[in-house]
Amino acid sequence: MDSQFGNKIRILREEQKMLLRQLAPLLDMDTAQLSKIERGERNAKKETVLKLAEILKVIPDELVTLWLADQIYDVVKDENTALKAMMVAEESVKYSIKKNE
Amino acid sequence: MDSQFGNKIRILREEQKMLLRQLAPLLDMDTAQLSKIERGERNAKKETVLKLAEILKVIPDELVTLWLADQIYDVVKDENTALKAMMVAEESVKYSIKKNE
DNA sequence: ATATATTTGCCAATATATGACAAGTCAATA
DNA sequence: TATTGACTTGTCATATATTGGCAAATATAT
Repeated sequence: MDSQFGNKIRILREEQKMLLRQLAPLLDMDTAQLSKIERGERNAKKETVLKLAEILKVIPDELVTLWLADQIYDVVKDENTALKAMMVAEESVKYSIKKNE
Repeated sequence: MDSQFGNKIRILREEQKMLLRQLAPLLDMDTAQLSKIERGERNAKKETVLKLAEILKVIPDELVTLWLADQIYDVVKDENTALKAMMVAEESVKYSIKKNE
C-alpha cells in the first residue's frame, strides 16, 4: 500500500483545493473509491488516470508513468531478483522499440 | 505472447530430452497447460517456477528472474513511458532494499 | 497410414477486482 | 461537548479474469 501515483494525485488535488467529494463525481466514482486510490489501496484504471490528468491539468504521461511504476513495483516488491528482472525486462522493451521503428 | 521464461523452459526440457507428457505430471498439470506456459500463452505460478527449477536442475533465481521479467514486460509493453516507469520503479525497489537492511 | 507429440479451443470452476453503500474515525468549531 | 464536514473503513454483491481440465485438431515422426 501507499503508491506514488496516489500520493501525486492527493498532492495535486490539495494544491488545487479540491475535495474528494468534488473530484470523485468527475471520475464517476464515490469518494470512498477515490480515497482508496489515493492511498494506494486500490488501483486506478488507465481511463481514470487519463481523466485525472485532464482535470488536474498535468501532462498525462507524468501520471501514467507513476501509475505504471506502481504496478511494476507491485510485481517485484517481494522478490530478491527484482532488480535483475527489471534489467531483463528493460532489454525486452528496448528491443521491441527498436524493432517497431 | 512468447515469453523469455517459456522459451527457457522449453530449451531446458528439450536439452534434457523430456517430453511435455513427462514433465507435466511432475508439475501436476496436463500437457496442454505446460505447452501454453512454454509458449507464453499462460503464466506459470511461482510454485510452478520453483518446481521447474528443481526438476530441470537450474538455480531458481535464474528462472524467477525471467518469469518476473515477463510479468513486468506485460505491464508496460504498450506504454510509451515504459522505460521511464521502469526507472521510477527501480528507484522504489532500491529505496525499499536500503530501508530493510 | 499409424502412432506420438504438441497445440488449440472450449467450458466450468475459482479467484480477483470493482462498485456501491453504510458506518466509522477524526478534526475543526459553534 | 454536540455538530458538521472530510475522509476512511468494512462489507457485500457482481463483474471480470484466471485456471484447470478435457476433447479435438495439428503437426511430426516412423
